[in-house]
Amino acid sequence: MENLKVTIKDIAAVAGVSHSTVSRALNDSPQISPGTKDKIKDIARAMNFEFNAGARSLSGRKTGNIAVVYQAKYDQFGSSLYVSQLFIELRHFLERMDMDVILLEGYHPETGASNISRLLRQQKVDGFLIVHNLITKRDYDSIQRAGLPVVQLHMSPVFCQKEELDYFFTDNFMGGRLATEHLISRGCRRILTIPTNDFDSEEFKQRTAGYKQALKDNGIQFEEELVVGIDSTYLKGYQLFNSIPEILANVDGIFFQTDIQAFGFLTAARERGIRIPEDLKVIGFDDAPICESTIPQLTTIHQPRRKLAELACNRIIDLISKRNNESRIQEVLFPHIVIRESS
Amino acid sequence: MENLKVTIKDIAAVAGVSHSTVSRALNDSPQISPGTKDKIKDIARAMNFEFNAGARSLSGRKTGNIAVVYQAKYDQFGSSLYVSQLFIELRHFLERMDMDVILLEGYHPETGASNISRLLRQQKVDGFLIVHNLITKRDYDSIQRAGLPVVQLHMSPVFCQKEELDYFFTDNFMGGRLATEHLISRGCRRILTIPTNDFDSEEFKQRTAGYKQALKDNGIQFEEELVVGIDSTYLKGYQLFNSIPEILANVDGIFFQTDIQAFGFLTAARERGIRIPEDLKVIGFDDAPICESTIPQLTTIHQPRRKLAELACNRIIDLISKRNNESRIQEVLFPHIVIRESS
DNA sequence: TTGTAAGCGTTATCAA
DNA sequence: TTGATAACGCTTACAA
Repeated sequence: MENLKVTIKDIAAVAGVSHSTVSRALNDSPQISPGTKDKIKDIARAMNFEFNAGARSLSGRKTGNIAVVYQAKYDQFGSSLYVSQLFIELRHFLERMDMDVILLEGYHPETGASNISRLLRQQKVDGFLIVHNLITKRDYDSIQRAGLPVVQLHMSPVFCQKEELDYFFTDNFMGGRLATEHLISRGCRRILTIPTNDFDSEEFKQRTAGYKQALKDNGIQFEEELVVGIDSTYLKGYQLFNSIPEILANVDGIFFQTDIQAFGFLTAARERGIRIPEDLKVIGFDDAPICESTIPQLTTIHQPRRKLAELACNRIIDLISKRNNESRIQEVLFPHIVIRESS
Repeated sequence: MENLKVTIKDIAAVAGVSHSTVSRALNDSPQISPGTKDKIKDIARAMNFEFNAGARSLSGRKTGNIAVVYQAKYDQFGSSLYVSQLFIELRHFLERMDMDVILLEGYHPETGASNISRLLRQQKVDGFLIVHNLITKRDYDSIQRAGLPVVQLHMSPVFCQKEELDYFFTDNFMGGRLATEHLISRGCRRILTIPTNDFDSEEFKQRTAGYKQALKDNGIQFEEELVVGIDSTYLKGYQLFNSIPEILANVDGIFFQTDIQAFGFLTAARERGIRIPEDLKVIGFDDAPICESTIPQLTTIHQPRRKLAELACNRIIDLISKRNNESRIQEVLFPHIVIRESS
């Protein structure tokens, strides 16, 4: 059984070279001859060698850790659906790049202390992947002063010009527009949209803006009363018939801005004998796994979470390696519609 | 604006002492006089000092990281409900103890390479919190040989005698028994139980065993056909009327072994005009947040996830500090029933 | 192409 | 009670 705690010195001893040669070989330095390099790599593999993370980070190299900073409020059921899917994808790609994920909240829930600042001082991570819209300007500045890369994901920062960051978002405006266009193309003329109350973040405003644009493009008058925010939960969706019966009575399409709301609503509709999509057409947003479980299956806007995660991970790895870091890379990905049965 | 990268030497310079005095003071060594200790701590606070994690781990052996090892299959919607709640609690407690969480799968999904073995070699963590039942004996051994603590949480290990580990589980047998007793006390005599097909782990067998015990205690004959495994999803619960109509017709109570199955079932029942709890009583398991969203609200068995997380975190911190580590601590917590409307 | 040696920030050992 | 100093495992000038 091979030893734990193999060091480059152990390898050096076996290979009959100095430990710096081993270091260079394993780091693929061009200075080392192919012959010795291969020999050393073979020995390292055979001895099941891994670099000591602490030593590596001390001597000015890399920690092999990425901080994924999130907001605790996304831990709720319902809202968590999309974000937790995104995290799965992030880990998937980072693992392939031999990076570990330190997953944490931006700020201590009680003291408010910044975890970003702490990690920076502790020098525990090589970069920050931020899925949080309320990071302070001060923290963004600290990261930059420390020379570490940041990639903003999923949501726009509130306290920082997004132009200053590398970011990857879904085009929520297009998503809202797409959803609404789809309903219109299915013959809807009075379309209700349901943003969320519990998250006041930019993305829902964008979706609503896209909704308005689609109406306008199709010569449909926008009506303020057809925008009704509810919490992003199954139950609120289910109770919609109770909370706004008059509005629902005069509507032929609903664009729910999260799938879970639509899920609750579809159930209530079925119980009331309202036929979906015949009597009323419904579309959601996110393409969470539950969409296929609803009855009828929910038409929705797919957020390109895998692609987003892939881009963000590739980008942060590039930035860590100082590749193409002269300018920011900012992408806003088009979502696409997934047509199922509810429309 | 205070500097990032403050070292103990910087503090030493300001305080007019040696860096080793600073190290001792900040580590609360009893050798340092209260006066200098306070002075040094004040300076450290003022300079916003944090220990360099790499250096610390190189020198002593504290990384300030705990690995939380999980199984990707728990990332699915439905099954994730309970486990992701548990992770939230774990982070909650570990954060309070100034520990960061490295969250990762036990094994590389493609290569099968062990992340545990890698972390051990890299010396990246101070301990392992394992929420995974298929960790190899070899990996448990490696952890032990490395002298690091392991705490097993939520599920029994398959490849390791659980007696060898510190663990904290829910008493699934009692849970199954409690659930069944409750239905019996409500007058049910023909009780169906629904374990899961998609997770073959021990916990469901235990719940079923508890179910049997309760029947026996109450003089009710166990019938094989009243144990019907389905996947742990909303849809499978919903479709139960289609898949086993004859069985359902002759049953007066159902014990679903996950809440999400019950959720789907309740919806289907409502649509069929079956009154819950009048015609049929239903109980779930887990006490996931959705339980309050179901109609009627779901009676369920509450798994003490917060308590479990707290015990596990306290225990691993103790073990890291070499406190009370002569013997294993193993607790199996009683779940309790949460009676809502479905029974 | 490879080796020697300094240095990263901390803890721990030994002296004082 | 405190200070020098070595050591942890690695990277990286600088030398050879």
